[in-house]
Amino acid sequence: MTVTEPQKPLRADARRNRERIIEAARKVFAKQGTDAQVDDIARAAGVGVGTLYRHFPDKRALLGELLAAKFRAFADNAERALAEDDPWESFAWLLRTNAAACARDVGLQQALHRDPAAWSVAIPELMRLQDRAGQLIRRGQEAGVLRDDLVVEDIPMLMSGLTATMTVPQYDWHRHLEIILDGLRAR
Amino acid sequence: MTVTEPQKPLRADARRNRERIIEAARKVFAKQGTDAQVDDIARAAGVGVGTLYRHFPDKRALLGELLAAKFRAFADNAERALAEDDPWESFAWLLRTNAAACARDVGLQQALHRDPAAWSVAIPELMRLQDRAGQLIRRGQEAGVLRDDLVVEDIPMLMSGLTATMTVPQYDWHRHLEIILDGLRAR
Amino acid sequence: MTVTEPQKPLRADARRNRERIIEAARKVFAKQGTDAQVDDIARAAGVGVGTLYRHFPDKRALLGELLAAKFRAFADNAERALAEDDPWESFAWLLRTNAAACARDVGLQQALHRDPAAWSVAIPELMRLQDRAGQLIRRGQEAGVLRDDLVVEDIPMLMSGLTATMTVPQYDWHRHLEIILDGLRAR
Amino acid sequence: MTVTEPQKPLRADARRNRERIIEAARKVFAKQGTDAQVDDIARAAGVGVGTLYRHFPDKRALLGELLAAKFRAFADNAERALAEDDPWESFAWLLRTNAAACARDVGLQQALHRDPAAWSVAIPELMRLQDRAGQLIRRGQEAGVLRDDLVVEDIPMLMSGLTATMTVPQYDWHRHLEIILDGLRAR
DNA sequence: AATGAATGAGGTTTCATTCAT
DNA sequence: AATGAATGAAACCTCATTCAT
Repeated sequence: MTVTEPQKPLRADARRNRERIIEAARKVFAKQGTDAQVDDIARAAGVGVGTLYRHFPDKRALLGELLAAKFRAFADNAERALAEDDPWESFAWLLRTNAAACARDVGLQQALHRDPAAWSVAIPELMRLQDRAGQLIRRGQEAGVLRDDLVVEDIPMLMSGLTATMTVPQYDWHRHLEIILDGLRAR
Repeated sequence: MTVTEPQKPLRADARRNRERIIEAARKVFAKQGTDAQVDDIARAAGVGVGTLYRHFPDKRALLGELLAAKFRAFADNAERALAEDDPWESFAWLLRTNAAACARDVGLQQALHRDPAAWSVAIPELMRLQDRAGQLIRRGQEAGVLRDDLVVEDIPMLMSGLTATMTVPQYDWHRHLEIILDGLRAR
Repeated sequence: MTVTEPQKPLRADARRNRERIIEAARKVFAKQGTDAQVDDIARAAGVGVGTLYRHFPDKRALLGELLAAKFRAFADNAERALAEDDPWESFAWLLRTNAAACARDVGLQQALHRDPAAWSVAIPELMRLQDRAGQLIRRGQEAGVLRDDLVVEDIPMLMSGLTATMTVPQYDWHRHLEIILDGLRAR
Repeated sequence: MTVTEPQKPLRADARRNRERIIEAARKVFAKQGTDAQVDDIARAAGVGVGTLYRHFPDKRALLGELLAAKFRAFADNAERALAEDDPWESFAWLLRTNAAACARDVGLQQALHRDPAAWSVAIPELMRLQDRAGQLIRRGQEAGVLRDDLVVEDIPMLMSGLTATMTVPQYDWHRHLEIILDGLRAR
């Protein structure tokens, strides 16, 4: 359970507003980066700013919620990867899939670099992701397809680095990812 | 010669102020990112804001000067690398050296992602860097030590990605770099 | 309906604030001229600067609103004058009445000379005024009480000139106006 | 003797600098109005700001010097008018001539309205002008060509008003002046 | 005497957050 | 619970004036 998760189930309309705000935030942050204005998000969601602030104590918390959702999806993907048999392909699939997800809302990704405090809300999901990724790595290393010195902390770094360049126009980030994957393979 | 390079040699005191402003900007941007305030930089440099604005037409121009200086150094390093004989070691040395330089003022690096317009001032140096790096890559590929599909555009992406994670505490970015280097080696 | 006229009726408190801002602006501009500061106007209105900027996109727009209101009143007066019978008296009454209105907020008048761009908002009202004034002039000429070569463009010039001297202390601008009126009479 | 008039005769080069500054100020104020920057004037004069400030204690003083020069010329014209015989024509000639002079540097004229304090430097010349104009008026009234109630204070007001409209594009201020002259004639 | 670099108060505008309706 | 008007602390930049060279 995250910090912003409400204790009681929300009224139906409140719940719907919450969803609309999150969706609007995703779009607006994706397009304008973290500098996007709260008013713009509220307008995109079709609610007043006051309503937004009723659901999220401040801008950062909203950002945190988005991050949490993202890591939730990443962790889900990692569990799906674990269910696959091929140690290398499952690992590579996870990185490719999560990278593609990042590419869909790059603006959000920038927030990670700018405002590390926003991470805090996403910690539980992040830990689940780390755990599953750790299992994938160990499996790959035991199968001799992943380099021995790879540690789980490397993954978010490599992925952060990758997404950081996704905003650069006319560069195909898939190239970047494949180089990284080659770097991760056992020699 | 870059755009902001002054036509006439500056008076001794003006030249010194200019240096102090640049140095202060480096420090302040490094600590606070691009959002750092002009007033803070001026104070750190021990000059009035007006003096800062006499030397640089606006905030972005100051940022641009810093970038230009950085790329000037990078390009110089690339030329030094070309003077070495070993095709792989010279290439790896360049990446390691420039990465270490980035680590020294990470905040500035963030500016690259945030305000692409600031790049414009650094374009001449950037082109020199690209040219020298291209030569290094070709030499490495002909010697069979660098992967064949590597193109010069990959380098800034990989380096940007690397520096993007340098701000993360308790992570040793050298690990990230070595994985990338392994990914760049010919199989 | 002018450009700055809001589409939806404002909330009661917002409407009142808007009025207070306009009133304060009139006073402050009158006292200090166009150089008056936005902060001062906001303070005089008893609102924060932000509120002022919510109602008017920038300083010039506020000025424009004041001009529009002024010309609206002038045009209204012109219509009242047309409803009178005496060709000369109605004409003279319009000039005297509008001049007296100008005397009440002279500072605003200075703005006309300084920032011609502010006029743009007032154009619709200005056109209405010109039209009615034109009718008055024609009527006066046909009755043989107004000089034949008078054209409608002369009026704003004469009036601008008149108001320009209203700020001079210890000079009674009525003298100036009566000389002008004598100059406009048919010989 | 005016305030800014130097006690000792200046060195030749200093005298020349002073002239160049005044000339440059006239041009720059004429083009940009009173908001013109001191730096611009200094640059136009081909001297440093410091030099400008050596000759004039502040911006207003420079403006004052320009005004004084203008009124000096006006007063000279008034004396020339007194030397003529025709009471009406000499009077009208003075107004037309001074108006034409104003039209040549309208920007300066705006200063009159904006910064009345600048007048102070010009007071001696202004008094001479008033005196000569007063004689012209009396002569005209005795000859029965000027309206009886005209007083000398009316003249600067009418002229100020006239020049205030000279900046309006596409309006021929001669119309304005002729209306005024007709208003001044005895009936 | 001349220069022009330095100064910094002050001006306009933005935007996260609060609060009356 | 929802709205959006109000707030005001900054942020950037300008320019009259001073002062070291």
